[in-house]
Amino acid sequence: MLKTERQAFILHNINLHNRILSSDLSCKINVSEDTLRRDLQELADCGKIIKVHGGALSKSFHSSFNSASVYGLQSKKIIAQKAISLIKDGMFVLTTGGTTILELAKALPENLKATFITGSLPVATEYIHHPNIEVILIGDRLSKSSKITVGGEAISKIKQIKADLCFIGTNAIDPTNGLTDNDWEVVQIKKAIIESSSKVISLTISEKINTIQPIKICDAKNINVLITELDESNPVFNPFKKLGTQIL
Amino acid sequence: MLKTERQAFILHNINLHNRILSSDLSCKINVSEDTLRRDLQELADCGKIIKVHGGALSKSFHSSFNSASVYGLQSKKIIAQKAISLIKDGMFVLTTGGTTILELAKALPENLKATFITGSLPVATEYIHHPNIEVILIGDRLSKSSKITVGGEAISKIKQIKADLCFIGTNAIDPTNGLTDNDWEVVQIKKAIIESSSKVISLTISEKINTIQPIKICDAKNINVLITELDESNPVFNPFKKLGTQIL
DNA sequence: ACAATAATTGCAGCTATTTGCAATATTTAT
DNA sequence: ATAAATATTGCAAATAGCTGCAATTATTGT
Repeated sequence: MLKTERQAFILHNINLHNRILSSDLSCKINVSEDTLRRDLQELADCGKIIKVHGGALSKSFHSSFNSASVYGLQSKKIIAQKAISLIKDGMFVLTTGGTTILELAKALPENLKATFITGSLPVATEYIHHPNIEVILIGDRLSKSSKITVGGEAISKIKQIKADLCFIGTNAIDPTNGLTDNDWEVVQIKKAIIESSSKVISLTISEKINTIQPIKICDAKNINVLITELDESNPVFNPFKKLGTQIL
Repeated sequence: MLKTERQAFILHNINLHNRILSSDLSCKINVSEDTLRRDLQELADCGKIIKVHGGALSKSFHSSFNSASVYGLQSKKIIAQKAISLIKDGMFVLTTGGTTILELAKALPENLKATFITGSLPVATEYIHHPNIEVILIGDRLSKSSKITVGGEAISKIKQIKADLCFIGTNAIDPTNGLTDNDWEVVQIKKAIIESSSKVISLTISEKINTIQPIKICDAKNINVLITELDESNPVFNPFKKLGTQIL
């Protein structure tokens, strides 16, 4: 086998499986591991693959994890656009915190006239920049990890509100376990927000679907609309559709 | 599984749920906790995550934003240092908003353990970065111009507090007209803050001394301490000293 | 075609990295 | 204070990578 065709074969294999182990390769092709390592080195020097200890990875693999500062930013922008379609002028909207909600805040159209209520510091900071949006901040103790206000005061204020919509930034969602999270205080706030809203909308990137966290927020059937970056027809949504949740 | 793949998986998981426990990880991937700790350490060394005892946190939640050019920044830093000398461990401190207060927030020493209460979004955002400071956010309608919460709810919450100190970011101060400002709603908040504090400290760059704005907050004699970037012996302070105000 | 040259390949010995384990220290929670 | 959980450190086994060298194979000029 010629050097060039061998390298083409290697490249093909790496792109197919996103990765290769030096040891696996030497089984498939009948050359010494030294040669393979030299091949991988050359391919890496050309920038066609990423060489790592023990094998090599395809370029797409690495770029997908290295890129944005906020994970899944592109997905979150798609989600934000879908969510915006649900907001009408004059509505009262309750929102939690989190990067997905932050993207929603950034994407709000200039001409939208609505009242947004939140306890999230970064999200409120974003709302400020929108000229026609009225912002109500929920006060109480500030949780440093989640950057939202938490505590009894915050919950009692939320319960005084009856909002048209609420957008819940989701940490984990599963058809049988419902919405779950890992911060007790944040869960209390999310529960209050859900109770105070006529319509509950969960925003999440698809990877968080069918994942579970320790603390329960609500059942899946309490979620009126589930928004992800995927198409509505994706089979992953079937269990949710059975529970009456609308998919966007 | 290759080391690189494993680290990508870990990074992915942290970014997905904003945090991870070393013990949880070792269940998901079949390697020893030692290896995982070393992975987390490496990722932390690259600055991709934040390593903490027991696991790691996503970096996206801790990125601080860089401050734009603020007028009179150097003066405000001097003022902040003077103001810090008044804060003792365990104190309850009420603060308004404004760039001077923001500098104070940035300059707070790491080891200070105190409770800060504010309705200012940028200031609260800054407090979040300090590990030992408890932050209470005053909720209500957000004023877009001043970026603080204003309104009856906010005022009634402030009046429930009895703070040891309050720091007032000052817009205009004059011995005969006292503290004055130009935003009616902000004035109401400042009044409430002053009433709820045992000691009133006014922070201002010297340019604002002997200037007047349309709406009155309080008399000069109600100000216990006046802090500027100037030396205490400066003659401009003489009228204030006569009223019993301490100069720093 | 054929010799000279250059490139490729495998091997052996060596070094470097990775990983798990155990002993010890530190941190956290009670 | 004390116990449990988590970190750190040093160490050894296993694996991977590197270097020089010799044998083999391809390429080139005439």
